[in-house]
Amino acid sequence: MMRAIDELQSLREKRPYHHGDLRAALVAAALLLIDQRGVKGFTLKDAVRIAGVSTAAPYRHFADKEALLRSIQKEGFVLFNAALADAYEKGVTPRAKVLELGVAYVRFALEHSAHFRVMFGIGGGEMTGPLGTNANGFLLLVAAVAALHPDAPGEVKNGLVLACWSVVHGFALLQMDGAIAATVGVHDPEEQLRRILDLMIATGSHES
Amino acid sequence: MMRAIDELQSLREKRPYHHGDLRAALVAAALLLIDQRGVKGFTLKDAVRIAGVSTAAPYRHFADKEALLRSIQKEGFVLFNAALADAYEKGVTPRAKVLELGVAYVRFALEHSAHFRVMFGIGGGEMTGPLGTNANGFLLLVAAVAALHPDAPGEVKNGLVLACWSVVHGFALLQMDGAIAATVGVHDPEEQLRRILDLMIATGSHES
DNA sequence: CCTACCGATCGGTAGG
DNA sequence: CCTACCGATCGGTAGG
Repeated sequence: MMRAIDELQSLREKRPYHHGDLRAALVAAALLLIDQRGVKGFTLKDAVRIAGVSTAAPYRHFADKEALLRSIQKEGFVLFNAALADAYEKGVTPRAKVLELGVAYVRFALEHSAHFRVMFGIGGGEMTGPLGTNANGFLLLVAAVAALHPDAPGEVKNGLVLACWSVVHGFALLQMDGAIAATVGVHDPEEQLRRILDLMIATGSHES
Repeated sequence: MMRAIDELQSLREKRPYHHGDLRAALVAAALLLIDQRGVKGFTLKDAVRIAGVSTAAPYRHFADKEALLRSIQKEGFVLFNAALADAYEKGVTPRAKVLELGVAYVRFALEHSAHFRVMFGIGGGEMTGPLGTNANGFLLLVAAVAALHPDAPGEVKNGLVLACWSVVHGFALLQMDGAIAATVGVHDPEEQLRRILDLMIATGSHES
């Protein structure tokens, strides 16, 4: 009797997980599963199976399944905003800034597709205030476009922001779904994207 | 004993469904549910609940759940291709054709979002050969772009097709998710889209 | 097209 | 962090 209790006590005082960090392991497992089966296809039971723990284990680190997803969403926005901030600084001219932002957007979507899916509620998600306070990256695009066309009216600038956002978003999703490869033969996606964005920026305001 | 059997017989010979067509009712219910909860969130049990029939009823019309979804996908492509064909004819000049195709694309996605989700596997779907033989509408865009720039090299034309496709796809999805309304204030989405597409077409080939 | 079920799976909890 | 479960739900089937 004493021995069993002592064993539990000592286990509790050791590392919280035999791999070092169950929380991180569960997040990693979730990202893997979401990548394979989408947000709605992701299951807590599958995650614990991968992590090699019991079904009750996740509740030590997350209130419930949604809490895990919210954690991933939050983490995603941190990574996303950081990537866009880097891109913004990388571009010297306003034009280059817009270009780099677009490339970074697509690259993030493809490299962190699970995060991206959770962030944008794609995969049957919910979009829990996705672009409310987390839209720092979005503001960078607004700034870059404003610097590109300082004299253009707000409407035109808004239009160009929306245009850029739409292309990169659509481009990323079509590529994630494999739709592009299945129809148009693309050799170098990033080069292709750069050309498209360049084409958009080139004209600037053309109407009034 | 006899009476019960006779009743079953007569029921079998009457209409297959008290509303007239269970198959259509199930499809309608499915579309409603997919609109609300996404493709993966859609449940056969919910559909029969809405249609007011038993859980076994759907299997008179569909082999299984996936068959229902495939049916919706197929129906969606028929509607989609018809809408794009109309748009293509509506536009007089090549430029107008591209414009109308884009507008029709987005309008379809917003008005038939459930069909659209199933077609493109959005919502955690699978993308069961979505653009293989069903891509008639896509070919119209290729034709319109080719007519716009008859002398441009294939690469450039490919790029413009991809650019147009990306914008309309991204624009539609951002709007479906409510992302646009949440950030950029858009008064008239369709007018906005027309401007964006016009901007893309305007430049044509700018490189080499 | 219905009743009555199955087998499987899921999120979550009790108690240790 | 585990064992042992619950309650609920799902896709699907037998038999009529």
